[in-house]
Amino acid sequence: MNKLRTVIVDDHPIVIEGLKTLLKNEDNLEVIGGFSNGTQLLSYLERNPVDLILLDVTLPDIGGMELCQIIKAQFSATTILILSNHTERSIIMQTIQNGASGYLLKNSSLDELRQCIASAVTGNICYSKEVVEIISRPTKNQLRNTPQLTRREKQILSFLAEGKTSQNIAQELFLSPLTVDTHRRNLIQKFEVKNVAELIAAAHQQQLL
Amino acid sequence: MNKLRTVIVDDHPIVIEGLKTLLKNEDNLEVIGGFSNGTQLLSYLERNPVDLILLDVTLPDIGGMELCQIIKAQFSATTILILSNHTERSIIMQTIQNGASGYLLKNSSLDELRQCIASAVTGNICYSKEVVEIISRPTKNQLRNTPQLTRREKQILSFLAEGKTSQNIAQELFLSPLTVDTHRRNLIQKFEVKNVAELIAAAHQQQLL
DNA sequence: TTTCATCTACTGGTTTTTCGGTATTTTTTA
DNA sequence: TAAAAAATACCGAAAAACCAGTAGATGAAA
Repeated sequence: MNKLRTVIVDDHPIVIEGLKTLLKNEDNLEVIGGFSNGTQLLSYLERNPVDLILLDVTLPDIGGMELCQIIKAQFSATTILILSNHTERSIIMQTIQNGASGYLLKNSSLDELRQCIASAVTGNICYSKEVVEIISRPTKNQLRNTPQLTRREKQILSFLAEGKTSQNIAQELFLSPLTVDTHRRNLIQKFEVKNVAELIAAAHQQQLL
Repeated sequence: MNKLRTVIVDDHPIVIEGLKTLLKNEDNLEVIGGFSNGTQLLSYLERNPVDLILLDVTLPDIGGMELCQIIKAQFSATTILILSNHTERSIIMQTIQNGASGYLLKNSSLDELRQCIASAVTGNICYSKEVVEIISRPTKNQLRNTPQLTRREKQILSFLAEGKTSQNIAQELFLSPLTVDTHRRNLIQKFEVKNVAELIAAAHQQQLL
C-alpha cells in the first residue's frame, strides 16, 4: 500500500509545523500539505488527490463543520480526522454527523493519533479517550429532569413542530381548538418556557423531536 | 483477566439463545444471563456485577434509550453495546449520547461483534461497518440546500429560539420592533415554513441552533 | 371504589404574530 | 464606483397565540 497522502489544516502555523514534525517518521503516511484556511484547502483538493485530512474546526473563513460536508460531498474518498480543542459534546457529534471519521483533542498523544488514523482509514470512526468520556457523559439537559409528557401532549408537540395551528391540529384530531390550546399551554408550563418557539427548541435539545 | 460477565437483553428469546450459542466458545467472556425486558435486567443488576450488556433498543417495558441512561447512572462500570435492527441515524446517535459504547446491527458478523466488544471494554466507542455508513451518510436535511442566512438573521433566529418576542429582541438590539418583524418574516420565507415554531424545528434539524 | 392523572372544553380578554405590501439607508462586493 | 445584498423601518388588518382560571368526563391504578 502506498503512503497516505495527508494534509493538515489549522489556523495556527505552529500546529501545522508541529504535526508535520511529529508525523515525519511515520512510514505509512506522508504529509503533503498544510493550510491555514478552508479556501486554500478546497482549491488544493481540486487538483490533488488526498487520502487523509487532519482538520481543525475553528478556521478563519469556513467553519470546520461546513468544510466537512463540502469535502465529503465532493471528495468522498478522503478521510477526515478532526483535531480540535473544543470539548463541547455537541460540536463533536456534529462533526461526526457531517462525515468526519474521528475526533481528537489537540493534547492527544501521538500514539492515540496513530491509532485513530489507522482505524479511520479502514472505515471506522475513532475518538480519543478524553473525547469518549465527553460523549458518554450525560448532558445537562439529561441531568435536569425531562418533563413527563402524556401521549396527547407528545402528539400535539410534534404537530406544533410542523408549524400547525391550534385549528389545524383540532381538525386533524377531531378536537375542539380550545382543547388543543389547553394542551399547548400545559406543554409550555411543563417545559417552563415562554412560548411555542422556545418549546420546540427545548424539546429538540432534550431529543424529544 | 477474568472473563467478562455478560448479559443479553432482547425481547426475542430466540435472539438471546442464538447469541448465547455464538458466544459460547469465546474465551474472554461468559454469558451469565438473558432477559427479555428492562425491569428484569435492572433488578438483576442490583444484585449481580455485570461487565457487559448486549442490549436491544426495542423492549416491551422500558425503551433502550432510557435503559442506557439508567444503567450508566447507577452502574457506570458496565459497558453497553447496542444490538439492534434500527437503521435510523438519530436512534444510533441517541444511544451513544446516552452512554452506550457501540452500536451493531443484528446482521453483523460474529467477527464484528468480537471486535466491537474488545474495543468497547477498553473504553472506545465502536460501530459496525454498516452503522458507520449510516452515520456518515449525509441527512436529507443536509442534502436539501440550507438557506443562506445573514448575520442579523442568525442572531434573531437564536433570540427567537429563546422564546423572545419582537419587542424583547428590538430592545436588546436597539432596533424598531418592526425591523425585527421583517427579519422574522424573511427567516420564515427562507426556510419555507409556516411560522416560528416550524422555523425553530427546521433550524434545529439543519443544526443551526 | 375512590383517587389521581389525563383528556376534554369553556369564558373572556390581551398580546403577538402573521400577511402583504413599500421604501430608505447602509454595507459589500464585483 | 456602480450594482447587489443586507439592514433598517413603516402601515393596517386578520389570525393566532398567550394568560388565568374553571370544570366535567374518562380511565387506570391503589
